[in-house]
Amino acid sequence: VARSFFDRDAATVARALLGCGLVRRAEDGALLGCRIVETEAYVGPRDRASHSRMGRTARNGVMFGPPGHAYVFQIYGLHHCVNAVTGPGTAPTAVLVRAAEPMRIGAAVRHSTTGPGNLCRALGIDRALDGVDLCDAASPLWVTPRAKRPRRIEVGPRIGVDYAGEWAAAPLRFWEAESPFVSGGRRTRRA
DNA sequence: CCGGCGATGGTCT
DNA sequence: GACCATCGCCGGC
Repeated sequence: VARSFFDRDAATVARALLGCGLVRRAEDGALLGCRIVETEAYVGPRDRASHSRMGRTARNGVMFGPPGHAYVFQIYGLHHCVNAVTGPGTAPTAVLVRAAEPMRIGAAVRHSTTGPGNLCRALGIDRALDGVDLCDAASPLWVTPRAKRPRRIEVGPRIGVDYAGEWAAAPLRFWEAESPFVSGGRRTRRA
């Protein structure tokens, strides 16, 4: 998608990303693709849940750069999370991609794509991809336009940010209502 | 079905 | 030295 897609506030982009494709080209050229079904917006330094709340550091540097790039970090020593840097301009905002449904683009996706850590494992995303341009189909990771529009979008509080006080309750998590790939806490079993 | 907890290491104070 | 935008196992009910 165009850079202007990402050059909007994080909550707007978080909604707009639902239904978009996330495509990974591995080093051997193989393609893996999925369709985004769950996101979270991190809306700037005043947002006590955002990594930009303590200003620019070595880790979060790309959040302070132009929109449309990937911000990838490692968490709990084991897992990675991918974000799309958003706007307006170089405002340190981003959207965490929390879940996706596999799409048959190239090779079959082999692992779970539910939850940010699982999604990164399934697509082979790690800190080596921090800063890559999501607007360029020549990148190792990029975003493609919606093929299928989400039928219904639901909104709720973000996950795993209980330390953030009132910001923990802010309605900044977005997901496709009917998707079985959404992470959102424990799921009641369904057919 | 549900809550608790350990793994595991980079990052920041 | 504490914290952490997670995950999946385990045990209790």
